[in-house]
Amino acid sequence: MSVSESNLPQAPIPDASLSVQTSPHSRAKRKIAALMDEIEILKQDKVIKQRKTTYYVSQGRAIRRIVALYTPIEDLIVENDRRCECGPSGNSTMAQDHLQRGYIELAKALPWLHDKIACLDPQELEDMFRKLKRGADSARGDDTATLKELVASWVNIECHPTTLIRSDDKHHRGFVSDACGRLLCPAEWSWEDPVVRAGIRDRTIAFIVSENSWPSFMYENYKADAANLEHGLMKSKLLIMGFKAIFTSPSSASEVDGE
DNA sequence: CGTGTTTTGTTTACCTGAAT
DNA sequence: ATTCAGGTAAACAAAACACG
Repeated sequence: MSVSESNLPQAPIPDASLSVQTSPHSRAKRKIAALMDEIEILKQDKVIKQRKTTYYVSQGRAIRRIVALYTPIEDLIVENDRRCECGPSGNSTMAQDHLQRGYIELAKALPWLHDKIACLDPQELEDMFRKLKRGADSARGDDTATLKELVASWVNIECHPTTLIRSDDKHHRGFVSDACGRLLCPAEWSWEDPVVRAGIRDRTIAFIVSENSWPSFMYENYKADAANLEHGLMKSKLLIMGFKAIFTSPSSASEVDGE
């Protein structure tokens, strides 16, 4: 740093005998003290700066968990504005109702947001949304990353697959794996049936897996009652473990036992 | 033997930066 | 846009320690 260089004794000193000698040790000590102070000041500046830029990011983290998994935040605001314009009598589609519920949750989660929208100018608002979104998406990324490892180990323990699932590699999962396939198989089909299994793996028209059916892993004991498809739904151990891993903590998931 | 205190270790949330 | 590796700090619990 410049401090150390400028304080170094220069070669052409007019009269060296006039300077009062201090011990190198005490000089070094003072220099260290000065540098320490400097570090403190720099640290404080940095913290303050970071807090400002980080505030919205950290506030945004919860959004994907408790408001909406994918919907852009702006869309929620826009829908709320639309409602205000049209009034409560204005009719709306199911999708719009869905957005509005999202907005209400968002307002609950971030109570300060409403005022901010009113008082910030468009430039600042855009900046705020960008940060909220960054926090929201990176939190989701963290969740999927931890779940990627955890789910693999859970399935290994729960289902004892013949070839264990690697926790660091998502290849060889899904329908190619027998254990995963059984869990992912739509509830109304039987994974035991070789025709079903082959049909799903080959993506035969009759066995296209879609979002219209619940996978087996969402049911209690991973088995659905064909006569009553709602029985035991959402009661599976894996599902609860996943929930706890995200909403309480990763390690709390191991305590799940018929909750 | 308690009983406070320090050290050490673990877990978790959060951030950064880079690759894809 | 998503995924990934890595790293930091806070919070907490457990272990080790000194001391009357």
